Amino acid sequence: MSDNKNQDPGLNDLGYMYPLASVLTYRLSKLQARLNAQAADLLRRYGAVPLAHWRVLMVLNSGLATTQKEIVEVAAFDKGQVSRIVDKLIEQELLVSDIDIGDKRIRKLKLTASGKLMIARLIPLMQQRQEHLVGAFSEAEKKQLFEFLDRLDEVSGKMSV
Amino acid sequence: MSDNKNQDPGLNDLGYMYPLASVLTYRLSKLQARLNAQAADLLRRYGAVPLAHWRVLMVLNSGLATTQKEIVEVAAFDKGQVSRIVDKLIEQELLVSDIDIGDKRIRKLKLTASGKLMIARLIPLMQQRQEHLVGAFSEAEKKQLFEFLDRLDEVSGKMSV
DNA sequence: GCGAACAACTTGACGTGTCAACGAATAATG
DNA sequence: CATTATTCGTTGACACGTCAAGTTGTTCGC
Repeated sequence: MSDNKNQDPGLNDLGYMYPLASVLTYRLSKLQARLNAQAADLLRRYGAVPLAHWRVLMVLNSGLATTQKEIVEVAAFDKGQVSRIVDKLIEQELLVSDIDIGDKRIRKLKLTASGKLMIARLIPLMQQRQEHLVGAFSEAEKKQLFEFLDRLDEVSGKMSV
Repeated sequence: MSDNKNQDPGLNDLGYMYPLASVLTYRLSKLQARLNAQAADLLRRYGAVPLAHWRVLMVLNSGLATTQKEIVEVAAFDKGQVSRIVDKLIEQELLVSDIDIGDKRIRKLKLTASGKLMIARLIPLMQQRQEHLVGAFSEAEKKQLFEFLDRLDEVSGKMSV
């Protein structure tokens, strides 16, 4: 690689452009990948579960959900994925399920003692990580960042095209 | 360990918290999912290729890469994934490859006429989309947003934990 | 009741992404 | 040169994510 004639426009998701890195969707995609890898790495090194499994456990541990439907609603996960993840968590005995008394379609989910233990061990680490991440921002900047994300959420819906 | 000290704050990737939506990694994850879905939808509706395939085509079309190695470097994709995607693009005749004269390990990649045509048809749409996305921000805000992303990139590396 | 509509969950198919082991070819070293 | 190290690419294995069709159970209207 010789030189840079910076006349060489990069391309992106949407047309001609300058450096690939300046395209928003590309940037977000890479950032996301790095953040997931960081979290997954932490979970792996401490002998825990895959990231998606961890997320399901967190939602259950929060008390915001006790059924698959609620997990899907609260966390906006795919119901198929949740179904499969719950199965595996039950196999690993991190979770138990009972058929609901009033409605036999519903599985009431509960963390087992060993599930709670594993979570308790990992939470401090994950907390540290979150602080590490948002530590790069002042309160005002954090507010601004989340406001930007809100705005992107709005324009990330269906396009009229 | 049975008793949970806190009643029921939400939880996240890293500890106790309020609404799930306030956790940065969670927010980014959802946003990313929506943006990918939006792009994939656009590509699907206009009869084109899966998103990851499109990204590879864009890199080739940009002239920033003519081999798999270069695609991997320029776009930070996984080389295994690139290998498989290139195979499929060749099957669909959007791409052709020749073994390099000086180095028989290298496949020189080139868009076919129909590959170029497909790209030409879609680029205006994708451009429109990018404008739709960044249109939500003023120049100053855009700058600020990208600066925030840079900062997150920095803290998304290995943690000392 | 009974049948149609609906709801909770399951399953299959496919695409995306990462990691590690591998083969073939080339480059570097003694 | 011949051995060793590296590099480009392939492949297998697995996790993640989405979509749609299918099962079983519940509810609603008649």
